[in-house]
Amino acid sequence: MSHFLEDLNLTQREAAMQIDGPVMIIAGAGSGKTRVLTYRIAHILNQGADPFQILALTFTNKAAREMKTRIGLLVNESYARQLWMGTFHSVFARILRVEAEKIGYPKQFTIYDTEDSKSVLKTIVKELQLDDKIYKPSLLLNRISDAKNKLINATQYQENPVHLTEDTQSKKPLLGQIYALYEKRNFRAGAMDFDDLLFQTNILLRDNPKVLLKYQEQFRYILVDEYQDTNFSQYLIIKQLAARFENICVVGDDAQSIYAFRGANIQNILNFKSDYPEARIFKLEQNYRSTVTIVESANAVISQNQDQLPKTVFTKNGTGAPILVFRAGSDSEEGQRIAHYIQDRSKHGVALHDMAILYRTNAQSRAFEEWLRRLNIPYKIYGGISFYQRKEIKDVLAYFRLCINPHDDESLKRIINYPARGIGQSTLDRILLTAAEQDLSLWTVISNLHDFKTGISKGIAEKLEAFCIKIKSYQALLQTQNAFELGQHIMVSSGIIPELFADKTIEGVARYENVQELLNGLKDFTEPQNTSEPNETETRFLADFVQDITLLTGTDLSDEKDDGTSKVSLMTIHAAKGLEYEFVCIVGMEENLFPSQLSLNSRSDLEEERRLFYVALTRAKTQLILSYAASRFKYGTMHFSEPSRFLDEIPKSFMEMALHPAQGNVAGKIKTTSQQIISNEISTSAQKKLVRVSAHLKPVSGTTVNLSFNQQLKIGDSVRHEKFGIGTIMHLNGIWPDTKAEIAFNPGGLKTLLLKFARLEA
DNA sequence: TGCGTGCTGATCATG
DNA sequence: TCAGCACGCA
Repeated sequence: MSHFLEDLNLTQREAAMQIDGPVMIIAGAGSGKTRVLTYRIAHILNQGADPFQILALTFTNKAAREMKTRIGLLVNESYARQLWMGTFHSVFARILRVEAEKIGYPKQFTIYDTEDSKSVLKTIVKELQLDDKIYKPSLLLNRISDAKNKLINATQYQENPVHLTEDTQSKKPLLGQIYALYEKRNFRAGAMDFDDLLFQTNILLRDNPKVLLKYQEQFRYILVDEYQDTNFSQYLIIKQLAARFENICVVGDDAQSIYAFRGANIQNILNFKSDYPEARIFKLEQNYRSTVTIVESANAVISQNQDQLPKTVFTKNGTGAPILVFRAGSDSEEGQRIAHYIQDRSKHGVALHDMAILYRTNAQSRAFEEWLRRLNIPYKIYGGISFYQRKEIKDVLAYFRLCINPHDDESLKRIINYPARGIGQSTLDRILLTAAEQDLSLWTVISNLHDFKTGISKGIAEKLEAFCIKIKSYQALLQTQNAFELGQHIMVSSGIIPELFADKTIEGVARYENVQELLNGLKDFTEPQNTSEPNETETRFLADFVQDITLLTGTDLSDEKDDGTSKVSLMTIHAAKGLEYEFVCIVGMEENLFPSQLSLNSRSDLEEERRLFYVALTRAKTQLILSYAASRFKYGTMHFSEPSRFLDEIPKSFMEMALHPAQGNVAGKIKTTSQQIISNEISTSAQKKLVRVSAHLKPVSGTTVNLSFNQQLKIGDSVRHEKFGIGTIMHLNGIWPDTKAEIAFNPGGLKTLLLKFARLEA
């Protein structure tokens, strides 16, 4: 037995040692799942398996990296590096690169990200002259993605009348045709979207028995993490690959299934036993992470769900502190209170990196960012848009991509007139039209322009030719120059770097810096400083750099820039999956936000929200804060909200209502410029004070009884307006006589009125 | 052709 | 609120 297995408890050890035959591990939150997986892999290696015989699929790149590091510590690093470990998308992209030609794709196929995919759809909708208000690219993509994840291709989609009926009901009868065109265009462009990476892997394995056999033989041991989040397409890949040896180990927790919205099928985990009747099942139920308060609260919440595998998560840890519940009047006040609380905890010795703020939607981060910045508390936002999705980065990458795969229409469209070279929309439209008519890529059209009747003038034809020559000159260097040399050459000679350098606005400078950052990344890639593999002297080319860059996500690169200071983490709950913190603030605990309004229609959607809440709760080790706001800005207008139903699902004995903190020095933080403007961000309490103070200081001018009454108004007061009726004052901005009030009238909604003119009565 | 402006409609989570 | 867009002008 491998000596390190002694670190595990009995069930964990059994699960790690059972390396032959199908195994399912149901791992409750905080039960040491990653530990079992890493030890299991290390154990398999110790039993003499080669690392390349092990296929380990994780949900995120980060999880794969962490696991590799930990395995490296248990066995040895070079072994860990040779494992086939990564996300479904990255592992199968790697296999598809090798086998692409067997399914008719070029080896250097492009991976389209969501933005590219939507753009393809947009072009198709425009070509078909359909209304893009009805045929919205994002909806179309969702529908196509659903189909692909169920392995339904465009032909099958069109042949099944059920789809047509559904699409007709949603006023999109042509969806099938659009799907077919989308498939065709992507294929012609030598491009795969995210779902294709799985779909085409299925096709590859289905149609090429020899290839299937090769990988079945190679992957003697298969492990799948987060099995509850796999979709049908992923499920079938695994099933096929595992068919030879059936040494398959899946790990998951049905209670943490939070990706049904994008096709994850919880049935995969529920049906494992019928797929592999001789499967051994292990349940990890002891939670090592959290206090009794947290574990029991989470259990109470999840018990409200009907669909679940029976299990009892327990802990031997102490009771711990009660869950604190914060109520705030507004979203801004919520930010203020949480930020102050974090500041207070930090002063009492809790490290900032041990604290996290979790929210349902990315848009909620703003109030917290503002207040953390105001209190000089360092923070770090995870997720959001990835470095590689920034416009300026995508522009550069489009040049790279086009050189490597000239039929990549999306890249070509991006850069054909960037930097501006006088090739405008009407020219592009002519090219698009010709390409569609002849069923050719844009590149084929513009590089053989004289073969087509496009109606493009001679002058513009010359510009197009110059563009082609430029791209061809880059292509000629793909095999001779290394990634950094060629990348730099392209960035400079294409005119991108000069153009960005010339822009001295704040955003322009940031864009320039980002492109420089990309260049640094290229340099690191070309000359790896990692000396652990000294014999790796192969030249790294641009194609190697570009190939799977699309698969990196927001969190994957941002770690690099970390300066080492302790920071509070801000992220969505989805992004927090798999992480843990001492202190966790779950914010925005309101009806229609969490649970989301869109989840209220069906029980299964609501149950997914509840599982999401379960995930959020179980991130905390010692202390949980839950907060909600009575009102919140949404799309620029104020909305009132009720506390979330989930709050009621936690036993009262575990919760404590936090008192409103002393509000002493808030006013001191207000800017004292000569023209004192009260900004929106200042808490309502501070506003109340200031408005009252200013009302006393300023002499009443142009007095009527009505005006002086208006001067005395404060937030929360109820007033009557002769036209709008009765309303409540929500916000006051500016100093008399320029004070504006936002008043919520019922009915009538929110109005902003200048108080000196508004005829208000008590 | 390229830009500033004002309107509109949207957003739940992600590889 | 904010981004994406259709418009109108130089």
